[in-house]
Amino acid sequence: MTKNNTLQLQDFLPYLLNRAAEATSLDFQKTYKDRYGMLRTEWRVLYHLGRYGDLTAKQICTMADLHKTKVSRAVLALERQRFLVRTEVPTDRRNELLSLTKQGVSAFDDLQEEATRYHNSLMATFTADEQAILQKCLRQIAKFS
Amino acid sequence: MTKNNTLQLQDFLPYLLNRAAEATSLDFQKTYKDRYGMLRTEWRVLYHLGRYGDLTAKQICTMADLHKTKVSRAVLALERQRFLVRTEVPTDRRNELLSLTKQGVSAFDDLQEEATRYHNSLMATFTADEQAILQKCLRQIAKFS
DNA sequence: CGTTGATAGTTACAAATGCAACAAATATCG
DNA sequence: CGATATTTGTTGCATTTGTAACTATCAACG
Repeated sequence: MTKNNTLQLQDFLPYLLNRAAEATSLDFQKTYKDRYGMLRTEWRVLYHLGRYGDLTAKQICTMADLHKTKVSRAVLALERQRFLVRTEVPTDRRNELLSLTKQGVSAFDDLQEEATRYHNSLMATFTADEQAILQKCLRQIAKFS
Repeated sequence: MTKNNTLQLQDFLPYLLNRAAEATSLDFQKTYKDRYGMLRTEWRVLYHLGRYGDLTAKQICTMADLHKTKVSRAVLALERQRFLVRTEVPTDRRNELLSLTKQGVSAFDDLQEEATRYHNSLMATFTADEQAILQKCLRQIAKFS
């Protein structure tokens, strides 16, 4: 029987997080999708290469916590669209070093600027205290740091 | 060129939210998946019926912000597993009223209890102030109320 | 009534994902 | 060296999702 003192779905943290994540993802997705035809994983891979320089697929997997098949397919897509190139690592030919092309860097710069703008616009609706607490809580839940 | 005062991905709100949402979803997913073989959408639909009583698919779409095809398929799956039944509404035969079976209610009770437990265990790591702010911020971002 | 339009729900097809098997290169250790 | 195990990355297949088209019922209005 349904009790009355039950958890409201709107308070249930996984649900709240999912809805909030979906809402922001859909907003920002428009930017990379419309401008560059990218999917979310592709944008994440592009981001890592733009932010941290040349990486192997494996490194991106670890840093972004993405499965290797997802990364593999994202890299293929980005390569086809000329956003990155691969170069063999002579000392270990299992790895391929991934580097952004000029076009990739330019897309990264553009998207990052947009991301910052969007992030700031979301954050602007909160006080400084709220911002700090929100970030702290989310990082903890996401098991960062 | 990559600037230095750039946004850290770990601070980027959509990314943080996604990672946090994924982490909690994966945790809780185990419960409804292992115990009842449910998918996330099925759990959401079950939840709405358990929490709010009999509803039509359309009502669930609106309340849960789910697309009608997702709901349609979740209802089919829940019906096959005998968690709910449909009854035609005589005054408008386009709608079908969905009601949980005894088995559905029992799954709901069980899962809700587990959800509450999980929610509380997550929240327990935060102070009361942090909890309140976290919820407030997430609701706002999720465009709730 | 009867035509047109809206609504509830399903289905079909394409795209995206997850998982397991696979190939190729390297590491280990007798 | 040579057999076995590990690591990197890709591919194939089944599942899940999104979009659009479809069916069936009802509403509106002449």
